Amino acid sequence: MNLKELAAHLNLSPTTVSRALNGYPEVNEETRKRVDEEARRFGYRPNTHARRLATGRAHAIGYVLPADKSLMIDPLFSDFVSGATDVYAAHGFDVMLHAGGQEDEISVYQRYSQAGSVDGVVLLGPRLGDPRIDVLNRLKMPYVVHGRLGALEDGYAWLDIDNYGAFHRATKLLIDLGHKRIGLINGYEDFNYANERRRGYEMALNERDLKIDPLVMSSGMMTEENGFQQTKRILQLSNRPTALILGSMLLVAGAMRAINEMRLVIGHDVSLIAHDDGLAFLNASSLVPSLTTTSSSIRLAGARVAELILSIITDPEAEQPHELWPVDLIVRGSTGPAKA
Amino acid sequence: MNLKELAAHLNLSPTTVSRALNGYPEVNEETRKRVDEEARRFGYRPNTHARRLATGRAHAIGYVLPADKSLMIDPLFSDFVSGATDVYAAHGFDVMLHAGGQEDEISVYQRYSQAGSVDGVVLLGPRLGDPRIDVLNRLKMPYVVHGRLGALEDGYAWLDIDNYGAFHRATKLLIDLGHKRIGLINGYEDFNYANERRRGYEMALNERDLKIDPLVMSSGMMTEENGFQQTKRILQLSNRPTALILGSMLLVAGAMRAINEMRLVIGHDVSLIAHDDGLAFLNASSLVPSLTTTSSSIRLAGARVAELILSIITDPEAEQPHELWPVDLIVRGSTGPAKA
DNA sequence: GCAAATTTTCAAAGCGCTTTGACTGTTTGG
DNA sequence: CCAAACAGTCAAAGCGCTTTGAAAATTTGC
Repeated sequence: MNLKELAAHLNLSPTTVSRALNGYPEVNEETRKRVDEEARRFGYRPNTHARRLATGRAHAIGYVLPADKSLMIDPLFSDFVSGATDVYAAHGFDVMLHAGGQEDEISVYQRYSQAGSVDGVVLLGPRLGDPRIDVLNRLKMPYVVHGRLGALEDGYAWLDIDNYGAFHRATKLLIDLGHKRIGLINGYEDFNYANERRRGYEMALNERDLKIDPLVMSSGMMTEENGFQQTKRILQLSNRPTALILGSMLLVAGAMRAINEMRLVIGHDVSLIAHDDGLAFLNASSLVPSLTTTSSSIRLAGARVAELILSIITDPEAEQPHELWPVDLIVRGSTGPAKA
Repeated sequence: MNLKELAAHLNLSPTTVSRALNGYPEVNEETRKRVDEEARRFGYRPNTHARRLATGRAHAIGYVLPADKSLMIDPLFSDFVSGATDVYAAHGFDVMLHAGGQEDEISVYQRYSQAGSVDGVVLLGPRLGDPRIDVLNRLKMPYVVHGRLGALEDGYAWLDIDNYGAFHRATKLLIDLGHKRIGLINGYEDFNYANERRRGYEMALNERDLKIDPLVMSSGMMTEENGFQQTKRILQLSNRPTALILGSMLLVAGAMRAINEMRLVIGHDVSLIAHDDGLAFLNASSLVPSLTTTSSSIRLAGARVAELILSIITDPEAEQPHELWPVDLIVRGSTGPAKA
């Protein structure tokens, strides 16, 4: 059933029916009620493409699947976007998903723009000096960045968590517990979030006159395997750290395996703090000992980013939103005083 | 730039330009070349919505994010769909993503259908007697199921891996190694794949006259925590199994933690086999000992399912594809002879 | 009671593309 | 050499909706 048929059935013109359905004021309240009712009865839905063609709005937001160099999909992605889908659904928006291999991502945006297939995009995993920004600006494509572009905070809309502050606090907590040598197992540091985390960690060390030692630091993939390898490497150093800070729960899984294998005791021989994005399949509080974490829900972030991009599209003149979310430091059982 | 402008610039009619671009035969080869060239030069892209309205084809496939009862997103989803996006991109198709909480999923399909926003859907995580099938049939919406609906194999298109055979072989391998008491830590068994796996496991036990003991079996969430809990529970039984079969790598992560905590040795005190979907962040071969697995790439499955749904849409009269993929059993270090 | 203002409805144009059917010019076959 | 076939191009209609500008119906004000 289409608009014309519905209109014919109601003995009204398509114009009136369209207006009634879309809530325009210039239609009799009684007529509107009649239209609404019959539309519901027939299960009428306006054809998406016709509406999009007529209005020029795509009612869709584009996402590009973030894959790193090795084509590993970011395991956070599905949670991030799942938070968003409800928001979009409530506003009648669709989510369009595309493959991206960085370079490629740029051409996706160009296609989006020329074909008018989306009203805006969400940019994930920004790097230092990310080239995608220029492209989006040039195309005048509305976007929201999840994260930030290095020190740059103006000129674009973003939502980020306070990665710097989180790792700064985590490091200070460990120092306060008497740890003098603290390892860092980080994500790829050309990702801005990982870079921020390292800076927070280094700043805390600096503030307490502890030296920064590249030997106890690493920057790499967020996999169980890498967590295992790096933990093992760092804990086998002659002058080994008494605490470790890790960038994700997956790294923790590997780290715990390494620590068990070395017959060390978490919270005693080695303290552990990790960042927890709130993924359901790997729960920090149920570990033994339970894990001290810097926590922030990736899902909530996804939902909020969705709201932001919608607001930008609705009102392009409004000020660009910048949201920096504080990160909770949740102290649990994996952190203890440094052994003498 | 739109078609009319491009046509004007070329001194041709929109008709001819459209035909040239879409590869219709009734256009002079020289003209076509000229059109192609100028189109490229101007970066012309046909407006998606106009094309969709004119052709009646959405050029999009719908996916609904699979969330289980507890709203946990299936961690396999992003890999599954990432395999597909390249296939779609190559055919000019888009992926539309929607939120689903089972019940809700049905109304998503109805909206898809009435609004014509997709040409087909991929149905994930089918359960025994899944109600979504009836809905899709009624709506005459083309679809491919990833998995199967219980014993039902006809009347719909599907691609599945041989879950039954995989766990049957895995169990037999363990039995051949002398294990007489083998535990099973499975996913939710109202998911068909988990149900099949249990059947394969039970059949192997039956064939060798070993008894099936519900005490050493479990059906639940595929989380690290649940893997830990169930492993601990099962290995603490007075008559404890000497081997464990697990439904996913995440369960393995928890299982290894439990086994370490109990100071047992994998491959010696307890043998382990798990199903590995090929997720990059949790690698079976790099574990210590390396893990014996039933392996099948979720990513390849995603890509193939994409090809199937496209073929169905292109030729609805063709026979419904049914593909049952064999599963590799890769013997590594986590399986050893049963202790006497 | 009638002109003016207001409310409600409608016809028609347009969004940018595809596709049908017709038209022109060129080959082909007997 | 002319009718028939073919190749190449185009004008116009149509996809299903929104929106503009105008018309019809109703209400208001004096």
